[in-house]
Amino acid sequence: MAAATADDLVDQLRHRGVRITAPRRAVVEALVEVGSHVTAETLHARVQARHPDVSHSSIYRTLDLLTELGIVTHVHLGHGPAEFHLADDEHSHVVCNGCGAVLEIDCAVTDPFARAVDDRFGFQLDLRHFALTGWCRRCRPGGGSS
Amino acid sequence: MAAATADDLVDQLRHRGVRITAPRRAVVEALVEVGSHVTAETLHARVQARHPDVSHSSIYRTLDLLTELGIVTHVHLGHGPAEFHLADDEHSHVVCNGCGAVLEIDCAVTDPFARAVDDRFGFQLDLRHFALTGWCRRCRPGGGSS
DNA sequence: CGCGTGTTGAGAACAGGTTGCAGGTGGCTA
DNA sequence: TAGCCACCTGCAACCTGTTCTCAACACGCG
Repeated sequence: MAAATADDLVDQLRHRGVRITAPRRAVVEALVEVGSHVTAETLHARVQARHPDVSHSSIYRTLDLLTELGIVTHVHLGHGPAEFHLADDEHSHVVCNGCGAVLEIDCAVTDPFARAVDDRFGFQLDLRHFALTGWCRRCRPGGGSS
Repeated sequence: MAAATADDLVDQLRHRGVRITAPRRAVVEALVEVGSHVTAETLHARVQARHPDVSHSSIYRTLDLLTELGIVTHVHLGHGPAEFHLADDEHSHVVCNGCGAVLEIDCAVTDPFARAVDDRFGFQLDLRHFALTGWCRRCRPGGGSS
């Protein structure tokens, strides 16, 4: 687990030939601060709190850049907007259709399934990019029967 | 496998107290015709081929109604728009991030995984509403290593 | 410090989807 | 068969999330 600081990441960017600008630094800092997934909008708000001039297109462009470099990934949690997070955190997400609760599940749980699909269909699942959906204990219909 | 005809479905609607109108009938007919999943836009095009006056809001409203009645469900295949299909066809979808190919996989394959998640987290997965994504044999990166 | 190129901000464009409204129509009733 | 009214429709405006355009700006090499 890397748990890189914002400075580490900015250094890494610089060494890879990426020009360091205020918006980019701000986005990286905000991502490190939140630690888990955020929407572009939330990230924008956080960045603007300190850098009011940063536009939302810069947020998207920077996230795009960081994604290309493998530093950031995004996940789609159900119907809402995409959520971005640092790429050093490898797990799948499960979202409750009822209350919206998000459960993070480890690859250990999903791996056997992914392997089964690979064996049977030659298809390599990526269960991290799209959340799985369903019903949590409290919201599930019926309560277990049905 | 029901394989209901459009007339069957329209009758079913009428008996459930739903007013039968030209747009509604047209949507049901188009859904039965295509047999598999379609986007709202494609459905709109098909319906308009015979009923040029039907607006896209009627398509969405009718799909919404049919969804509420359990006759139609929709599935999100990756980043694109939602795809609708008759609800009598219960399987999960797997979409290739590379070529967009869609694989339909049977519940038999997904059930053990769903059960594992339920046992461990008390979370009842619904793997039919959102497609799983990944890489098909041809598009997978590397080819099996990595 | 000066310059060139990559980056930025502002806002418009875009895509998918939803909603409000005024007028039209299905199907019950007589 | 005609009349009525609640429900349904078409239209167009709206909304959200994301991408694009373009002139102005600023990073960082020399």
